[in-house]
Amino acid sequence: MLAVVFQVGDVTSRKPALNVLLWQRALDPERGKWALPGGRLRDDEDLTTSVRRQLAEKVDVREIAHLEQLAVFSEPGRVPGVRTIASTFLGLVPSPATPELPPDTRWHPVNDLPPMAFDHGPMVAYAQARLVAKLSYTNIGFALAPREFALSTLRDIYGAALGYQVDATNLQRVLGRRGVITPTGTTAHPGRNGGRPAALYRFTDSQIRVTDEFAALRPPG
Amino acid sequence: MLAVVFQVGDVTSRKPALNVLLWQRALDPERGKWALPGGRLRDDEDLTTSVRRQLAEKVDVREIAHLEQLAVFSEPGRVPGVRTIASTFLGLVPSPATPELPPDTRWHPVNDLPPMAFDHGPMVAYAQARLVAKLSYTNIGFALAPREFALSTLRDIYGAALGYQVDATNLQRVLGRRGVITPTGTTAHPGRNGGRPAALYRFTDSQIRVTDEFAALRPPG
DNA sequence: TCAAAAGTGTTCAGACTACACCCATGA
DNA sequence: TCATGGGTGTAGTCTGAACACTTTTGA
Repeated sequence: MLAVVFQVGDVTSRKPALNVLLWQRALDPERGKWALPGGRLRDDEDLTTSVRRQLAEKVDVREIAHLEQLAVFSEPGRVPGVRTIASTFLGLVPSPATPELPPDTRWHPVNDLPPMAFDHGPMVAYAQARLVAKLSYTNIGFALAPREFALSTLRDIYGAALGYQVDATNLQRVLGRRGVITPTGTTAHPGRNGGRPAALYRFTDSQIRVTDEFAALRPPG
Repeated sequence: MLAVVFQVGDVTSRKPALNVLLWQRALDPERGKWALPGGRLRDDEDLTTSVRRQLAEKVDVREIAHLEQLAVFSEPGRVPGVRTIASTFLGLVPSPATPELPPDTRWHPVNDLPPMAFDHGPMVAYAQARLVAKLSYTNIGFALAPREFALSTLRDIYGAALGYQVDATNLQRVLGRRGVITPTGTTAHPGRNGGRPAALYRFTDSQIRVTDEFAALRPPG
């Protein structure tokens, strides 16, 4: 099992980035290269339990707001030595939680990845593609955002995860209409430059939910 | 590995049904119940190759127009005896190809499944949900339809796979606008009841392709 | 009073559904 | 010429992108 764990970093600054959790290999093969966290499955646990257990060594498990299966990588020669099959997972950690990391482990921006071990590079790319797609038709943003947030913050989070800037106006309307976000009624304090105080929102659910199931060919009625 | 292989049966009649390929277990455990085709992975093949090899015993491999990974089922107690992990696949066979089947193997309508072995029932349900979703945002219909077809036939195929009737008019326009289907220029002969001859179409590609990537939050421009 | 940030209003285009209407064929 | 099945026209709704404009704050 291998997990691609994402978090949006630097939410308060103006240039947030989508980061992925990697650890640096101390031993051959691929010494010095960066790898996804993971490990072997035990006989008494299922895959999801196993991934959560493996990640507990890297990040606080309670901070993983969403975890789902991605693809299985099974090419016979994908790693040297005994034949190994990798079942990959997508994990999401909300901002701004910054759990303590072991010394060999770091967050890396997905737009500037270090040399990656084995076939872990394509796995990160696959995971991001899946995240991008799900941002547009599910409420999966709940797993990246703080509990309460201003719309401009959410705009930056979506922008980092999608890889392009989105309009806060339309984000509010799309997510509002679908019932994905709810206003809390409270407002944030403006920064030192002034500006109108921002209304705060939260995600309505903290479980993934498909909000826009059919692009076309939806059932009649 | 286990494969959920679908085909739409009775395309020429007026009530086509979505069928799944099952074989009946002759031995305990679960003797007499119906199971998905599959088998064990060899050390020198990847999962896709393995699934194709396993299915060759059941259906002609050339008839599998599409094959993709689904989920991994890994609960420790999902089958009795030694712990087994099932990686499931979705396979699609075009109509009206009707390959010869071994005596223990049959097509069963998904709406009227026999008693299923182990956890294979939920696997079929999961596969159909994925198929339904992909019909609306990809060109995956190519793997269920004949090479050339009238729109009313395609309407029945989509209806069987989706579980509800669709409008042939709008199907034509949606798939036409997206470039999924192309008119061949030829027409079919009317049946004995008369009626205007139907124009024939074919799918433009025979490889899966996402046609409607973003439900919302698409990139600017 | 001005700049900055947030929020609202408005317009526009595209996609999809539903349904009425027209066309071509066999008996 | 009529029943049958196929195809086209069209209206109407909904969604979302873009962008101008207004509101609320700190300095």
